[in-house]
Amino acid sequence: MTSYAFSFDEPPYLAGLNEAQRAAVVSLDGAVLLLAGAGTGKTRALTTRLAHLLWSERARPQEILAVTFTNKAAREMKERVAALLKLPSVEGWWLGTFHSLAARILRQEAEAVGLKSNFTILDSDDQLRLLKQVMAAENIDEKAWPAKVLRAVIEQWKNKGYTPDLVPASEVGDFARGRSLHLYSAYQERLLTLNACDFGDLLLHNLTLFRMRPEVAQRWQQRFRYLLVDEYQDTNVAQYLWLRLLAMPQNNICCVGDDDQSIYGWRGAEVENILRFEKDFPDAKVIRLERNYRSTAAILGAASGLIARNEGRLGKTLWTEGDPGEPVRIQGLWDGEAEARFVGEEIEGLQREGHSLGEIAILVRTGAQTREFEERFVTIGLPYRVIGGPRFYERQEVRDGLAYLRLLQSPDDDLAFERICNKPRRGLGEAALRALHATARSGGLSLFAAARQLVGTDELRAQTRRPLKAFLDSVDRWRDALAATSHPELAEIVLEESGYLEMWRSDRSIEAPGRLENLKALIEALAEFDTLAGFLEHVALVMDNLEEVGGEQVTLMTLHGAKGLEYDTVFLPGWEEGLFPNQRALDEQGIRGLEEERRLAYVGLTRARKRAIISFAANRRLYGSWGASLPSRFLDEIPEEHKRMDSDQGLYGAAYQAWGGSSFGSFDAWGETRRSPGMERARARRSGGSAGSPPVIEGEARIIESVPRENPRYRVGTRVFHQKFGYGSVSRVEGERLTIAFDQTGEKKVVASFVKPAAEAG
DNA sequence: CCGGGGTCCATTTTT
DNA sequence: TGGACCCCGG
Repeated sequence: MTSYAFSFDEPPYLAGLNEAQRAAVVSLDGAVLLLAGAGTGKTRALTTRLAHLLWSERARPQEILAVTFTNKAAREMKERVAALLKLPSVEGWWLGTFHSLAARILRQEAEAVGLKSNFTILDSDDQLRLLKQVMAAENIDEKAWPAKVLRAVIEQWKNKGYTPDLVPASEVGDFARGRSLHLYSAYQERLLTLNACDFGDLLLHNLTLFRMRPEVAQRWQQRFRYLLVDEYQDTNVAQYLWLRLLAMPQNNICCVGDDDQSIYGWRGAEVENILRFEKDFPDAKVIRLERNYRSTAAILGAASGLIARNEGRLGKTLWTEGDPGEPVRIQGLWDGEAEARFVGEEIEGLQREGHSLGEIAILVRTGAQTREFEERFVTIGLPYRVIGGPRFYERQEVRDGLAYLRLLQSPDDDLAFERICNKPRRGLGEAALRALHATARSGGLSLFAAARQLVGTDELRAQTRRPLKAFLDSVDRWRDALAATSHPELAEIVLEESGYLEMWRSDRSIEAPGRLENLKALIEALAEFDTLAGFLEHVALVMDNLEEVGGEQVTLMTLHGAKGLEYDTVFLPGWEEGLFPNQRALDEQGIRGLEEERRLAYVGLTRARKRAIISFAANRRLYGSWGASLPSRFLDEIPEEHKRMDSDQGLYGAAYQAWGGSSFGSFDAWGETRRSPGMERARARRSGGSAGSPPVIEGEARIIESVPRENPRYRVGTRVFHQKFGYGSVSRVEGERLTIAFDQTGEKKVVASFVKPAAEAG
């Protein structure tokens, strides 16, 4: 402790930090790379560092730029900094995601890149629609060259910091016979005309701005005296360039990251950014946080042994003084269904021992894997939630609602106009839209302006003109009301008077009630902002999914989604060659892909505090057809002393031996011999049979026998509603276990607590 | 304007 | 296997 600046009069907030963490907090000058392994108190070090900058009076809040990747991370950092500093909030500080910070800068400098300060931020859906228009204008067959592919191409370019004039010839593929670059230019022009940006542009325009206008760059460089960057291993080239430009010339930049947790290479992240740090910043100080406060020694040992197989790491050795813990369990099963059953039973066992379901997570490689677990959990009545799926603002109804609001804010927002001019149906079909486009193009007008012009002529037939006029009048009326009405109130009026809410109210589909809920949430969210413009910015950049009501539920999600989270118990199913490591990653990226998969495995394991249970299935149905699968090579790479293997019998017969079990040496002995006493007990409990017998296909019959045959609430024929499956009627009752014929999805077994009588569903 | 039926496809995801 | 998407018929 004597080696640091505060040895004599140490600020109280350094108490409780270990030596490396202190170094991370107090090394303020120049570039610092903080290599923070999983669970090493990274966030604490980071937030304390930020506080230290202020308390030591090295910087004022407005002089610090703190960057994260996700809104969630930004929110968490804001909360922790505020708590540490005992401030009610840190609103207005330069603490946010790359995109929100870049947008904030861009709003102030918009003119320099040909935008107006109130530019619209398009999401990927708008982007796609715009690209389709651009392609149509260039007569490119969307069948042969899907707009989505072009979107991906452009996104990659933007990730690398290429404006159209900077794309190297070598990077132009054969999309649309080499016309992709031209399309990119045309798209960018179109965006400027619309006064709009896509996500990539936020960074890209910043780069252009700083390159073309050194004096502007200098102003921002002087402003931000200290930079803090989280998850540095995830930065792409554009983000890297942006940071470097802003950090110059003092390079007071602290980047926090973990090369072993770089799992987003496929989306443009460059691990090289972190590997190269010391070359980029020659005087950089590298600090390693290696003491882990999260996991047991066994879990750390397993994860460390695994990740040690990767080449080209900066290298860290995680250690803990905590509990040695139990070895990581590895369970082999017959097929995916058996695996889901196994996990379900293990969870029920944990539950009986008093563990909270909120402390259990199942982390899968691909989203599709959740399905088997969901079906099983629905059957046994285990509460669960799936993290993932479309974000709040990506939902159709939310985007429609937003389009109405955008149209009020900026009448010339053609994408918004197009989206909702016929939603609900007003008789403004394709033909009407085509006429509008023609007029708009010839007159250089927005669609809204073109529409206004057209309703004054007899070019459109009355049948079209009438509803169009009514629509325009409504929009005008709402816009006039903007000044006098609070915006949440106005939003409600708009959605009501437009008939949009009614459209969903009269929709009988399963999703309709949820959509109305989302619209309600949208309006509520609106109330939290002073202005409509402020709200629209928030939605485009910041709005997350509504968090499902937490509590007593098991969490199901992808390994990617789990980064940054931790649970007492983590299940890691599907560790099979082809699935994990994923075949496609291997095919497309070779060793690079394999290493990223391995890092993903590392991330998965290190999410666990107390226990990690890996499983694999010998048979798995993929795309409808059955296939035999082999245990993942990663299983073999976990050191012997940190794993304990168990397997249902007969998973691999002669075929497997013949294939050459030797390359997975440790699996030779799989089967009967490696079972621990604990596993025998677990097995006996599960199968209800003798320890040595093959697994019985579930004691379903037993369970059914043990419960009453009637249910006071449900009888055969009762109409019920289920959150996931919608409406259906009960076809069989066995106490709490109902068989229900769902209108949409057919018969399923469901526990009664998962449904309610249709009459109560509204 | 809807839905039925055929076709094609099939990691990972943020902003 | 199942979903997303498109086309066509009523």
